[in-house]
Amino acid sequence: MSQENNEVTVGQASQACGPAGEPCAPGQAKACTVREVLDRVGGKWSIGILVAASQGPVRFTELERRVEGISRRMLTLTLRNLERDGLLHRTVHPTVPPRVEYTATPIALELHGALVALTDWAERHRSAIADARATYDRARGAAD
Amino acid sequence: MSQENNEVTVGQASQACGPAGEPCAPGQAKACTVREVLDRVGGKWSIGILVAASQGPVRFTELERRVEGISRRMLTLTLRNLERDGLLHRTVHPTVPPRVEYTATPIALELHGALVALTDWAERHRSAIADARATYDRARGAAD
DNA sequence: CCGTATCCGTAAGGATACTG
DNA sequence: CAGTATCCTTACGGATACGG
Repeated sequence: MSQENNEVTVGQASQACGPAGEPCAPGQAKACTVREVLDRVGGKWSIGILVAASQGPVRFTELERRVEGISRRMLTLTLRNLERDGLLHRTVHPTVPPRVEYTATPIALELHGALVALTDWAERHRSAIADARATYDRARGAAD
Repeated sequence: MSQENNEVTVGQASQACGPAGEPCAPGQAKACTVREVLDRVGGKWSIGILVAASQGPVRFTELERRVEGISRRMLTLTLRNLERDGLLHRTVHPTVPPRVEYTATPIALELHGALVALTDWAERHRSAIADARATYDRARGAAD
């Protein structure tokens, strides 16, 4: 396969922000920047992989087991994107049974740190959100 | 339209986590929780709307202008989901020209706080990531 | 063991037209 | 002004089979 057409590069939905500039409407700059991150690691599996790799080098098959639910295809795809963005480092050991290890880069480790803020938020308001949802759904569902 | 079939509720791709529990593999609990958040506000427009609404009550048309690029359809859809999750409050003023205002709830304001950690991360590593991308693409693009 | 290629379903999102 | 409804395109992601 050539590189002329890469079907699904997993996370490249960004189009409002330039590659390294901020052509966003004033007041939207922050939202725009956050979107950049989400377009990168907002995929279904990126975070799971990042978390696993943040605890030390992991092998392909190990990730397949640890992330659990991920398909080979998505694992490879997400891995490539993470590597491409410099969040993971890929080391190939040319042994008889191939051995590939993925390691989180310092950048990825910092991201992991930033994610705990999100986790914390989710933990705190998890029930409140579920409650709001239930209330909303009941109101709209029963009223008709 | 009844509510029997809601075509696209914008963000409900989560399936690995229970509604309020954590049936995740050990070591993945954190990733799972973060996914919950992203499944909620990971949409293309959620953050932009949230940021705009976090600075005070906004009207529908004003959002349409401020978010810029969003379609009427997606604005409505995202608004509904945000309201459903208790992140926005919708106030209808029964005036002659209808006037609807959206206000960020305290929960949303807290999220906004958590997002700055992400923004900060993105700002710091923006160029490094772009660089990594370019390097990766050149290596794979030229070698073939 | 570590991937790739192909096929296919679903769902997010855009364009456009119409309405209370 | 503040939405809805309908159509359509694309991107995400799953299943499966094959290859170094």
